[in-house]
Formats: sequence, C-alpha cells, structure tokens
Amino acid sequence: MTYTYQYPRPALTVDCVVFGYDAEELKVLLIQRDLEPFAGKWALSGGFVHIDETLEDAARRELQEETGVTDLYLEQLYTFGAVDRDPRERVVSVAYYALVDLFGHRLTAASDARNAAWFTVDDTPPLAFDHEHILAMAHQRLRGKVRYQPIGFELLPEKFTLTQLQRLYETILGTALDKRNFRKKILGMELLVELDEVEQDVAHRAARLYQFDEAKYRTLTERGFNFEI
Amino acid sequence: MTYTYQYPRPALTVDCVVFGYDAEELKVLLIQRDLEPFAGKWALSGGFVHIDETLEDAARRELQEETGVTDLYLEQLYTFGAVDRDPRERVVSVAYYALVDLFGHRLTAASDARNAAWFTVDDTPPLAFDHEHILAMAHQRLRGKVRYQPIGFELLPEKFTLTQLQRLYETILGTALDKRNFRKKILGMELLVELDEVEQDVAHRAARLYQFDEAKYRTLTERGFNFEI
DNA sequence: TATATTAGTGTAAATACTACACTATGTCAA
DNA sequence: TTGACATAGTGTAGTATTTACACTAATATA
Repeated sequence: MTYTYQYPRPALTVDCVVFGYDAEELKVLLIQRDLEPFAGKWALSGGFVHIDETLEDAARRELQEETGVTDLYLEQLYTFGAVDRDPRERVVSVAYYALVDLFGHRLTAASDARNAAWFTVDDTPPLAFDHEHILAMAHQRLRGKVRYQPIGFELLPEKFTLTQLQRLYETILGTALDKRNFRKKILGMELLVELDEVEQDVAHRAARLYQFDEAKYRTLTERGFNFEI
Repeated sequence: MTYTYQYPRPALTVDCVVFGYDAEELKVLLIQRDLEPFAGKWALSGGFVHIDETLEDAARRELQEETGVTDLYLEQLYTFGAVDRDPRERVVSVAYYALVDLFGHRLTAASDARNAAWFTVDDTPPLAFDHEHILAMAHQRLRGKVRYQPIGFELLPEKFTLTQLQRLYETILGTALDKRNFRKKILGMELLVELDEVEQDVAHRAARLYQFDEAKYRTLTERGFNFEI
C-alpha cells in the first residue's frame, strides 16, 4: 500500500528530550541508533507521527516503545524544520521535552532492543541529526521555565526533602541558593504539604518530607498567582 | 507529477498571527478565505510548506504573498496537530506570530486578490479551522513575552515617544501603568536612545522622540541582563 | 559519649516597588 | 498677545521584597 499526493510532503516526526535528576546531576535520556543514518550514534527518542494520532500522542507512544517510560510531564518545545536536518529526505520534527523521576521510572528494555541510557546533560556524546541543538534548546527552556513555574517537582520522587528540592534548583539554574531564603520562598508559596514523615536511612538527622499539592497549584494558577523562584 | 510514499503523511502548513498596533488598540491581520473549506470565513494568513524551504521561510513567503507585509519580527509560536483540525485531511500547522508597525506596513492588495484586513484582537469575527485557538495562544504569548523581553518596540514606528510606548504596554498587558514609574524603569534599562527630535503636528507640547538601541540590547542580553517591566 | 553530619531557624540592611501632584512647554482661539 | 487647554516631564517618601548571614537541634556512628 502506498500513498500519493500532488505535491511532495516532508516527513513528520517527533523527538523527545527526557530529563531526569539523580540527586546530583541533570540527566538526559538517549538512544543508540541501530539503523542508518547515524547508525551507532546516540540520539533523542523519536519517530514518525502516525496519520491518526496527535503530536503529543506520538511523543508518548515513542517514549513508551523505546524506553518504557510512561506517565510523565510532557510539553512541546519547538518545531525544527531546517531543510537538510536529515540526510535522507526532508523531515520536520516537533520536539517535546519531558521530566521524569529517575528512580520511579527505571528503563525497561526497549521493545525493539535498542540501547537506551541516561547521560549527564552537559556531557553527552555527539548526537545524530540536529539533536544537540534540540537538547540545548530544551535545556535552556527548562532553566527558563523552572523559575516561574513549579515544574521541578516532576523530577523528584513524590515525597522529597527541602534540601533535595534546593539541590535540584541549584543544578538546573547552575547557581548556589541560600538555604534560609529558599525555604522561606518555597514554603511561602504554600504549594507544599508538610508530611508526618522523615527521610529514612541517612547517617544524620533525618529531614522532613514534603509533597507537592497539585490541586492547590491549579487553583492558585487560575487566580493569576505567580511562582517565581 | 505526483509523489508517493509508503505511509500516509500529514500535510504541513504554517499559519501566522500578525499583530499590529494603531495607537489605541492591538490589531490582528486576517484574511478572508475564498476557497473551501470555510470559504468566506476569516482566517489567519498561512499555507503549505514547500519541500525546499524552512518553516520560517514558508511563513515569510505566505505573509508576503497574501498581505505584502515583509521585514517583520517573526517567532515560532506552537505546532498544532489535532487530528481533525482540518475537515479535508490531516493537516499539521506550525504557527508563528509576528509584530509589525501598522503605519510602516500598509497592506498591499494581496497578489491573489484575497481580502485582508486588520481586526481588533478581542473583537474578531468567527475564524476558520482552529484559528481562534491559535490567536488566543499567540495573544497570551505576546502578553507573557512583553514583560520580560523588549519586543514591544516592533509594534511602534522607529521613533516614538515614551507615552506611546506606555500606551502600547498598557494595551498589551490590559492594565494602567504609572507614568513616572514606567519612565524610570524603561529609561533605567538604557535600551533607548534619546533623539534630538520631538513629535510633530500635535496640538500641545511636543514629546521627545526615542529610538530602540538594538545593538545595546544584544550586548546586554549576552551578559544575562533581564528586562522585566 | 564524643564526633560528625545535615536539619532547621530569624533578623537587619539594602534594594526595589509603589503611590502620588505639580510645573513646563507648546498650540490655538479669542 | 494673552489666556485656556493639553500633554510632557519630573522627585520623594513609605512600603514591600530581597539579600546576606551563623548558630542550635537532632540523629547516626565510632
């Protein structure tokens, strides 16, 4: 079965920049290609958009197929349309970026046996296509977005300590933050629920655990609240 | 001549939300369709992406063809991929938004004789396809962007008064601003060049004219400056 | 039980933001 | 020519926000 059109059409793909955080560094999920072009090179997860699925559906499907990762924060980043970004033919790609809790989402063996792995964001191998460009843009967007929208929680386990949250912000923003000021600010937003639990198995005083209150976030957002860090 | 592929491909289009400002209101450029679907309805300017042009090139070309508008600030907005957004077939559209100086860019008769006109942004007729959705998103993006990046100047003539600039910000943001505070802030950014000229033909004291210093903006941006209003 | 390690807390100074009203300058009409 | 009118242009004091900064508390472990 083939499909014929009166004018040539670019192929349409999605690519996903999946960020994770491992308590020290910001990571990105890459997949080693086993097909030409760029066989053997690392690349973002992605693939063709099916004719009967939305762009976001395509992004979620590819992620599921290639890495087993589901249930994540996903947002459209940008659409890349340079004429020669794929050496085979014209391919336009809608890029998404995703945030996942690294520990909650262990990689499953990809269904098509491709090799998937986490890399430190500023220390990736050379990437296929224009994927370094896409990654750089996603990283920049994350840095920008994190300062005015509480999306950082998506990278942490459901229950986390304030120090973990601060380290995460410091990692993403690339700057040191003052502990007291950070706590004042974060708690002042009233987006966190203080739990009756502390962290376990630490060789020092255990810190209190908190949880993100998404319902509250939504109601405050509707009222035009802002959440700048 | 036809083009055949192994899998079905969505058509790929660009749509442009062109904003203008007429000293009172924020306007958007619309085009009356003369073909089905939605013949007679108003819509955003747009069309198919050619196989050998980038997305931005396509957006500029369509604007040029349909409205004669060239040389404008253009930025990608979002890519719309709902499966049924076009009744004929699957069409994915990369939306751009543009800012133009209304007086510097008089509409030329569109080359294909379509009817083009400016409408007040919150008082548009019903639009074809999902264009109301696209317009709403562009408007929101403009409101958001204008508070931390000096793009408002793109909507004004090259030389403008501080009062004109303030009115523009008030219109976009939908709030009244304090004259003295606004001036302090804007001049404090040191992005404006004070000219040795005043406005002409006004029935009262003439205001000083200013000009945006784009070179300075770029150097300050590189140094990580921020320009919040 | 001493040591090590991180948790958790308040305040004062500096900075930024807000609210607010009058004088200056030019046009126009009587 | 002069008075009325319209908008330009300017400073300050009060308030809120942000920043810088250091010690005690709690727990694990040797």
